[in-house]
Amino acid sequence: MGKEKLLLLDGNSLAYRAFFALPLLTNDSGIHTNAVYGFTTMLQKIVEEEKPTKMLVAFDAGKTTFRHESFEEYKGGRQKTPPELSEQFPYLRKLIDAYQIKRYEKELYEADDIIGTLAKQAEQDMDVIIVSGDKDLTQLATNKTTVYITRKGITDIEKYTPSHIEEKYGLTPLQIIDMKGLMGDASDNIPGVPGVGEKTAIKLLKEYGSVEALYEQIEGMKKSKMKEKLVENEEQAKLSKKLATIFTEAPIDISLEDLNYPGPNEEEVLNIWQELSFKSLIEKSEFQVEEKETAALEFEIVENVTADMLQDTMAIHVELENEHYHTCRILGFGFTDGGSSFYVSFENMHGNEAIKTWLEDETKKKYMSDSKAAQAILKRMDINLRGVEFDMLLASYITNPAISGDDIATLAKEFGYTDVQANETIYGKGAKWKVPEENVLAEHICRKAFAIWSLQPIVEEKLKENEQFELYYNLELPLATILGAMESEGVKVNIETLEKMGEDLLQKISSLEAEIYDLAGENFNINSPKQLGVILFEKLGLPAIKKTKTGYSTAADVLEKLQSEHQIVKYILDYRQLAKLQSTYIEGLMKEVHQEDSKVHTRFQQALTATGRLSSTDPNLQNIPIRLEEGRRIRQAFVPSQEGWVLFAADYSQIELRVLAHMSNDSNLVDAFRQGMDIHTRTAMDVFHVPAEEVTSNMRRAAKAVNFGIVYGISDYGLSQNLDITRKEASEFIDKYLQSFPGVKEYMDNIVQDAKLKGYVTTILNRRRYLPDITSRNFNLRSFAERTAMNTPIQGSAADIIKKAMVDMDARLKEEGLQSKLLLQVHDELIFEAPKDEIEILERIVPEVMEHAIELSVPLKVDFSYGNTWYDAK
DNA sequence: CTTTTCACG
DNA sequence: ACGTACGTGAAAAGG
Repeated sequence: MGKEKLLLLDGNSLAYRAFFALPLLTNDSGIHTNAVYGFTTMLQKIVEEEKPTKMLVAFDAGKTTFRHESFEEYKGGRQKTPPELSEQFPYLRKLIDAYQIKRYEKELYEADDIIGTLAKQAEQDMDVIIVSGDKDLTQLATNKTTVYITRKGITDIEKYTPSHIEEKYGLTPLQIIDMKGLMGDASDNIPGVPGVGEKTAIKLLKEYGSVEALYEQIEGMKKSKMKEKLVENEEQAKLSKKLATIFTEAPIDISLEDLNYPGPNEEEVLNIWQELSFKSLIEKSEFQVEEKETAALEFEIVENVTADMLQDTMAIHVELENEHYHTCRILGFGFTDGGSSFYVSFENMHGNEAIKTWLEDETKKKYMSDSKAAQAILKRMDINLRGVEFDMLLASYITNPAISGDDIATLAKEFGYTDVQANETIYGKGAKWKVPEENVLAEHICRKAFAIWSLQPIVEEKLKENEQFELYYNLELPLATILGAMESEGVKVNIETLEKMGEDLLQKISSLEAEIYDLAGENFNINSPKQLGVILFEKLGLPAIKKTKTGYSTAADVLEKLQSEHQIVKYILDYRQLAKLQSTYIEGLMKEVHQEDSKVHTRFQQALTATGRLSSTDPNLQNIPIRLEEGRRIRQAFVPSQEGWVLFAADYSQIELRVLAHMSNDSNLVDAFRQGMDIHTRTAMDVFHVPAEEVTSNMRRAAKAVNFGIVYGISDYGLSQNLDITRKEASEFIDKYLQSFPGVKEYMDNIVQDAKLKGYVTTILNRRRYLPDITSRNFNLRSFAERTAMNTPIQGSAADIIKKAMVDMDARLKEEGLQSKLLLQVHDELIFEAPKDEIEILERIVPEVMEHAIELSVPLKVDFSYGNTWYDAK
């Protein structure tokens, strides 16, 4: 047998050390991970360097130990373990188990005593290494036992051998105990002798050898303050020494043979790392996942699907080439009913009437994930998908909007299901992406369908438990169908209009460019903040107001303040504005227009935002310019798809403040909306204490900014930046606002309290957002979470309302038998296209439906208009 | 691939 | 004292 080596780790001490040494990290479900992360990096390093054959992690068992019998106050006055750390211990234990390292704790004994006892037992036969963050353990150092103490960080280690201790303190390891006895230890509440610190203790021990020897000879010590103290505290010194002594004969029921270390179960360790989002560790490590031991899945590759194979309820997955489902190819289909599973290639599915009939049959229930994508791509094959009964993407998003990614493997893992592989594993990524051979592809797709089938009851149960099933089933699921139809319908774009604007813009841009180069005295890339910074702040010597991580800030708010300093600034601001229009809205938009129908088909992300809003991509049609006239003209390029039709736009007025009025029940705010007042003017009246007719435009502007601030989770700094006033002034505005609207203040205080208690906030329809940072001791993280707690219920409830309005509106259009179509949603507005003869009826029903989507304690108000282009619908 | 800037609600 | 307004997506630069 080769040479044995035993590694003993002080679990509690190392976890504490890591926790305080590293910034608070969290994984995506909000669990703090820094202590586990630090422990892991330290463990990886030590195991690699020392290659131990036996290992053990010792933990403290409970609050009381045998030391409390002789000294009740032992470890008294300690701060209780922060919850951010407590929650990590279960994961730490799981991780240690995955490493296949023994862990041990024993009632009444501390980790130190377990380690001491085992070290003494082992050191006759083998080398022993002890790892801790606590210097007390250095008393265990011998010729065979080395004590590793972490310093700074967690992976940086100081090795205490007897000779190192001699060098450092001039003491033997056992004298460390005497030193502790004399000087005490604040962290363990060991008193020691008052007035004796490390220096004095060492000096005394060099002279006398030990606490006992010192007191035997104390008569002979010459008279001094020190001697008095020592005499006075003899009992305490001896007790302190006793407390500091690690007990090496603890009655432990674990033997050295039990400690053999076989090496980690790499797959389990990787799983835990995955769960905790230790991405860097996963990438760096050479751990291998064992050959997949996932339950075998039986599946068939079917060429001719017949009606009898298609059951009343099935999980089905449509595998796509990429996320651009309006343009990409289908790679194949997977079907399962939990019993048998089969794959059909795109070629074999295309033109199969049995499948088409089944997909279009409302009574055949489909369990899917991202059914909207399937709906859109099937629509291209002239198949109208109906009967989607379960959508895993939406369901998991509703349980927790922080769940990121749409890969079924990622979603499934959130619910503990791992029998499905990540797309990256099957296809590779980036340039190496490729479709595998059919057998592999077929299994992958069938596994996805099977995962959906298996998880459907679990995820629905979770939704019911959270009282979110309604929200999911009656709002998000029907909305997916509506959004899919909107996307497939698309919005017509007049390319010539865009081209013409582009030509004009290019001319203006190049003349601005020339002016700028002339004033700068050289050519440079105006689009590069780095180069621009050099020109403005070094060459031209303008004052640098704000800095970014990497250099000078050249953001618009900075440049605006510099306008009077140099005429180049105005040109740069104009250049920026036009360059943005040209690159993003002219060129960017033209790239997205489909040749076949001259339309853009955005994709609405329905399972992405933290608040419940939608987002829009490829192209983003939720940020088309409107605030400035030059940009607003881009909207002239968006037109109805048919001759004799118009674009009809309807938007909620002040929906977020109305939601706030409803949720806070502030009587002043509620009254203002019930009386139909201009809310910013009303706010100005209250904040500035003036009657309506004396509210100036500046007062109204300030009040409007305060209202925005309230919605965002106000801070004096944020408001001061927005209004360009001092923090003090901003703070005064806020105080006055909160005095005028005390119900709002109470609501804001309560929502933060509630979030701290529950760990999440909710919206009117019970949408949830978890806020793990709300209890952080990091000011920034906590403040951010507090503002989020204030903002999310407001923004999210507004999202609930307009989503409900979309569902209702869709039903109403069908009911009325109208041709008008919903095309877009832009957070608080809906855009339709309509034949002219339906305008009159839309003017009646759109506001009616939107205003009554959800009844609040204040009225909802909707404004609308229409025109021949989006620009004219104002 | 991250950073900065800027478009929207 | 700390250093921020809330929620998004796209383009361009520059590693």
